[in-house]
Amino acid sequence: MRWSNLFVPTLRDAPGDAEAVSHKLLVRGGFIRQLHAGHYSMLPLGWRVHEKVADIVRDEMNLIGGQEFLLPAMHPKSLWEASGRWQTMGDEMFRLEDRSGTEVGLGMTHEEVFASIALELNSYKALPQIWYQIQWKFRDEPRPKAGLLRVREFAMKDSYSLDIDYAGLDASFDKHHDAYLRIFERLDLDAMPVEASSGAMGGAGSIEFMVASPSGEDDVVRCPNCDYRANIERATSAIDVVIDSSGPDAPEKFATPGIRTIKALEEAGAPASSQMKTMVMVLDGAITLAVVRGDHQLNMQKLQDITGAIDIRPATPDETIEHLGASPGSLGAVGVSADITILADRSLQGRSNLTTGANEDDWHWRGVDIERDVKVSEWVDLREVSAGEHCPKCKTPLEIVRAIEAGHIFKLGTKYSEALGAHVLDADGEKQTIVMGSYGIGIGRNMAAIAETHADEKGLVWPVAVAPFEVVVTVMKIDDEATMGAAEKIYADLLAAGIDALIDDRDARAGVKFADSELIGIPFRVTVGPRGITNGQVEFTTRETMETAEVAVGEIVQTAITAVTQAR
RNA sequence: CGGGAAGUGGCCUAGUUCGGCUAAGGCGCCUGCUUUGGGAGCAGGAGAUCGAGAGUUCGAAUCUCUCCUUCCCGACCA
Repeated sequence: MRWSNLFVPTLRDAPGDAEAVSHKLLVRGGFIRQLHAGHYSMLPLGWRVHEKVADIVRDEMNLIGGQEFLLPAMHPKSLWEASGRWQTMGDEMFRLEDRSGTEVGLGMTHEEVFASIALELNSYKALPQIWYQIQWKFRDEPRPKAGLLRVREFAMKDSYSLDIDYAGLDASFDKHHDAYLRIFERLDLDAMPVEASSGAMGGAGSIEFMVASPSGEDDVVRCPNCDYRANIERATSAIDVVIDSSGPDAPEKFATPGIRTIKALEEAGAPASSQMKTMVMVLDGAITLAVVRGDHQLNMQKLQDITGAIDIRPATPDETIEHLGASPGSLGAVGVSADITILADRSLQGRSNLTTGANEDDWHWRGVDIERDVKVSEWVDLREVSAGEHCPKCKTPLEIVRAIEAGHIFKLGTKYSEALGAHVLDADGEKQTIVMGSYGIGIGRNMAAIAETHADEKGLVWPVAVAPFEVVVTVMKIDDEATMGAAEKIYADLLAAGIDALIDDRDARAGVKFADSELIGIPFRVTVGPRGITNGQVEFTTRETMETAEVAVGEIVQTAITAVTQAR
């Protein structure tokens, strides 16, 4: 490709509203342009990177026996009604009507469609299968952000495993796990597999692949000593046992005028770790109390996962007063109506002599023995891990890092195959519901994650495997015949050797060419100028280190080929 | 959806507080000359319904109202 013919609108300044490194650099480098919130145009450079990422994913999927499909992006309402997700997906699904008034939805993922195709499988002999596609997904995200990191329209590789039983699912899941690790290695992403919540997908278990980055949207709990890693939505920790001093035989009500916070109550003499914090939640319309220790934080996702609730929100002040009789700040779970479910965090199990709100403004209880005085419906893990708490495996203090979700794999089970009636006959002639897994990687998001983690003050530093071009031949003086002739020959030889080369034949100043090539992050640069050519020399610069070596014209092609092939 | 910020040539900004000449500057773009190994210099030039609509006023980028859009935090989210 000749730069003089290539559309690369580089910018000296990033748009004012860009914050994330990848967003700024992908826009400045002429890779992407925003059309509107959450929708980006891929410019030629961006599309090259995107497709190189996609090809790596495709390659690894094929290596585990995946078969590539391409399914429609627009789906009939009936299909999503069959799985129940027409209802449960809520506002996140784009929905529209065709001219005849038939309702359709834009696919957010393709479990239903693949399951419907799986109806044509009849025998266990056909299993297992791994089916995948790289297709555009549409999600009406409430808040698109950070350039390509969170968008409403994006290409995703989604694959689905079809097995006769759960042992088969485990094997397919492990294949994907390994394939994903290889993909991230080839993308030069340091992705941590972590235990994750399965959210709206349902299913028996899931693993997220997380890339640490300040632009990420998830928190990952990580042990610096052992291999423990978990999404904060799933993470647990070991905490010090609190020994309670003996309390009274029955709770005592005491006046706490004006005290509305844990902190204020602590100043009044009740340590936060000896308080019960009562959160009034509404789960699918039902009032539920979530009780955690005063110094702990409730994790809503844990609550949702445990209860399986679809709609979950804090109660409004009016609802709180209606059901508990007091305002937030004086709430407690002692003596509440028996029809209210009380979920308590396990860290409170066995605790006594606790302080909590009395459901009467300005009054609290002390001396509460939780097992004696509170009708706990279920002991569960509700609390959010904090940094510095101890690793559940090795007791080392934990750290929490922001991370980008680069991939997510699920053991789905039979939710979709059951709903759509996808089953096969086993060796005994018995009907078996197909056991499914689903596995996703967002292509554009991975591209952004790479940009996020491969940049310096000059711009992007793409890994060779996904760089828009592998080598740029920078011509210092295009009207110097010897220089241009030598550059053209090097360029042609590189192309002939299968190197993805670009020749910067623009009539521009050296500084502009250098700055542009560094901004767009081409891994290697061959600089050809009259100064060196008269001595038979060119320069070879490695973007990552910015080290430059003088190389004889006769050797430069081999030098570049070696560098590229080693890094691929 | 709650909170905050912002919309001025392709990009970055000034101007808005306290209304007043033809809306200013930098980058980029076009032409010419010079320059030619790190985003050049000089000269000339094109390019803006100041997010949209309504209103107040002799006069609106500036004040008022409504709407739209975008960004950030939270909620939400495979």
